[in-house]
Amino acid sequence: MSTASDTLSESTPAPAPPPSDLLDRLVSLGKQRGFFYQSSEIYGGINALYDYGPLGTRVRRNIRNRWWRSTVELRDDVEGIETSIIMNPQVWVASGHVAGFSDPLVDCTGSCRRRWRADHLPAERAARGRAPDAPGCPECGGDLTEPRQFNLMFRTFLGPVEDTSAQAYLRPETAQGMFVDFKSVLTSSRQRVPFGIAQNGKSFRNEISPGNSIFRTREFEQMEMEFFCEPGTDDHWFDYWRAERFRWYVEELGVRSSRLRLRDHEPDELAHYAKAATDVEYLYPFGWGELEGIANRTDFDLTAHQTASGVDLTYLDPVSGRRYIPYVVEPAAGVDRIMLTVLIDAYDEEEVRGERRVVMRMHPDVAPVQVAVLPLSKKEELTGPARELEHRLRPHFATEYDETQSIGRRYRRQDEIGTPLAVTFDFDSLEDHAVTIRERDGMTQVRVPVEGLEGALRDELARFRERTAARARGGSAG
RNA sequence: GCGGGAGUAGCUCAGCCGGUAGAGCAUUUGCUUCCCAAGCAAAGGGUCGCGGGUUCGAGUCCCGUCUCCCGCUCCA
Repeated sequence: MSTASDTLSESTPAPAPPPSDLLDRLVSLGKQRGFFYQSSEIYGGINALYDYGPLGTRVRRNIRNRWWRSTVELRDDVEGIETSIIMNPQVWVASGHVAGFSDPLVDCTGSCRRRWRADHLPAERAARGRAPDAPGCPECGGDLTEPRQFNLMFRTFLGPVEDTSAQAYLRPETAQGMFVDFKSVLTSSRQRVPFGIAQNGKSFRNEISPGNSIFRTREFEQMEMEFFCEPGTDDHWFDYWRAERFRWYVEELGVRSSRLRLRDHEPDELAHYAKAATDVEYLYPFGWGELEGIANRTDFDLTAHQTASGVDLTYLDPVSGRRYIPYVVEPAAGVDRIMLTVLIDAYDEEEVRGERRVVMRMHPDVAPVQVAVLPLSKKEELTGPARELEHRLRPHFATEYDETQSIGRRYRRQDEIGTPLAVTFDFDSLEDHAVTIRERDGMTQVRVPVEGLEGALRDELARFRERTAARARGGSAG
């Protein structure tokens, strides 16, 4: 087994969670600055669905890009694909979602008003429903409603005619696309087991109780990878991905390790398809929550699809000549949750000269803006060259130009959205052709010639990256 | 779905026993050779979540509804 969580839980005291009102502050900030807001707000909003604003969209793209880069582009053993959101409904029959992705629920109409899963109640209680002499609710003895099906898959219809033969589903996970396309990818990519197939995209679940802002929504975005390997090597790959995925959050997103843990599932909480599972969890203001699940799905899915479709999904190893259905190790992460985590983990407040400074200590590659270009004054002699400078940097960095209000205010505004570097063009710049680079965390400044600015910014960002990862490793950021 | 709390300016909130809507911050404009939320002056911004009712009059009282937060329940 990997050591990340074991080491942590043994050698460090219980980590301090973020302050409990942080989520509220982030929701305000998110709306004010354009990270995320409730969907369809002018119509009164809609439950558990969110839109991402200009800054939030940048952060999400950065998260996706970093995942794609490390999971697909930098590896020669993982292929990326994109499959359709609506698939042949038989996919969801074979995968077990049609039968198993729903719960029959009954409500107590007596004094306790609790809700129960009908299939968890003793048979005679549920069966008698509302009968007056039935034992009813296990808690208070009150009457129970008839069981109602809560199917967690969104249903829709393919084509304009809404009859049951046209019924289809919005995918509740992207994973099935990788299983169903396993054979096509195998033959078109010249990959050999062990190898992985990855994709990122939207999934939909009719959650019974969504909540905690963007943590649990009904439409969400997944980043999933199915790693196919020979049976018998699956434990090894499970441990490998378990450690690799933990590392990714710390090293590449800068999430402090002291608020991360790997939690292995107990045998009785394992999904029916899994032999082993571990959650990467983060300590949110509302408690530990799952960021990513790593599961050993065995050969469950490929076997199920082979049986249901009648298509041979076995793999013939060209070296050993062995034929088998590969086992699958799956790391499955949620983009929305990662963004929430990044924001929560980076959020910091400090006192500077008696004033409160809000600063997002984000990893420079995740931050929505990397370099802000600011003329010291709004005088045209400065704004002209500063604008020009910003346009020159724009192809190389995520830049933003801001000339409104005082320079101090603009620094603070950039701090609040996590911009690591600000370039300030002042009156001296007109003479000495040099500008100031101001850095977010310590508010220190260096003067550099405009000529070498691009390289200087690159160097600064590299140092930033190292600092962020070191801080995340050490635990106590801020 | 149940219980509790809450919806008033972009954000945070005040608004008493019903009398015609306010603060701080933010935003915009002007002036200031201006490096850490600086100063001065001015401006814009609200059908008080939505619908109905009571009343001479409703942000305020009543009913309905939608949304958010917390808890329960649930979570492939």
